[in-house]
Amino acid sequence: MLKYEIKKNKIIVLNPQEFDVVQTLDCGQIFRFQIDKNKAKVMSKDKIAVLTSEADKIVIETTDVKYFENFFDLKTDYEGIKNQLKKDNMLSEAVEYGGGIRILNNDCFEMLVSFIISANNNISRIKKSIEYLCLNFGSNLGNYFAFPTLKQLKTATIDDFMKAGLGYRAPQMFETINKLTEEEIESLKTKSQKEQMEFLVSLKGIGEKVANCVMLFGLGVKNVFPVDTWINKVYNNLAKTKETNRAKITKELTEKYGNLSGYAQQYFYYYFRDNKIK
DNA sequence: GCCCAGGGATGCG
DNA sequence: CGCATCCATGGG
Repeated sequence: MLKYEIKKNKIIVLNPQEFDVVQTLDCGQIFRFQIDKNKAKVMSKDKIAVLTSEADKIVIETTDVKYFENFFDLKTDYEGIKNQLKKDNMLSEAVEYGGGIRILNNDCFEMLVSFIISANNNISRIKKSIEYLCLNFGSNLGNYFAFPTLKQLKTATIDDFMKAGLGYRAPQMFETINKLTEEEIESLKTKSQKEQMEFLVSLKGIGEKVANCVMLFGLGVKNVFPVDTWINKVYNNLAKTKETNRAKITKELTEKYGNLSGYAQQYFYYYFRDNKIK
């Protein structure tokens, strides 16, 4: 369990072996952050935190400590989760490698927009597109720009999304943004997992994988196992198969890992992506 | 110049 | 249903 103190404008994490800032930011679950040596800036919605990693502690400076306490999932016992997952032979090495990852509790709407952009795309391009949207449609908060609200993104045209580099996803984004309401996003949070999935995949640009990412990173649902190209490769590598039906892989892995699926998926993804195993 | 990226929509049988 | 094909764009 993580030990930390909450002060007025900072959180001090006292046993950082359970929390590696670089691993957590660099494992593909968030696109708005900057890392400079041992300092990191992290943006979520209209908020920002500055993290300083030292040998024996991590200092999180922010004006909204409650938001980032939840955002960095500080109350969850990752040691227990990792001990469970290490029992799986295929996962033990990946858990060891990415042992400092924490699954972020990010903003649902930000995740929805971000993961529509992520489809068949690479992370550096995804980051640039999102940055463009923040700069051109988000609020200027002085040192940084907020992620645009739904209302702000409704002012964007298809051509604006093209300029953001969305390519063929631009019309999909336009349609989804202009169909969505604030009420629908808010009510998503209290829906059942099945209802969340049904609603998300009814939107243009969202299929099962993107929906699973929105649920995992934006709705706190851990019983999902997003299958992207890397997970697909890992699966075939370990199972010695050539399966291309991702829905089938998703079902199998979700049933296998149950309520720890989201964690297991992140350890798999981070380990095999970094080690470039085919 | 080529392959690929945290896939989804569409059409065809 | 399952499966194949197409899709903008730039990183590596």
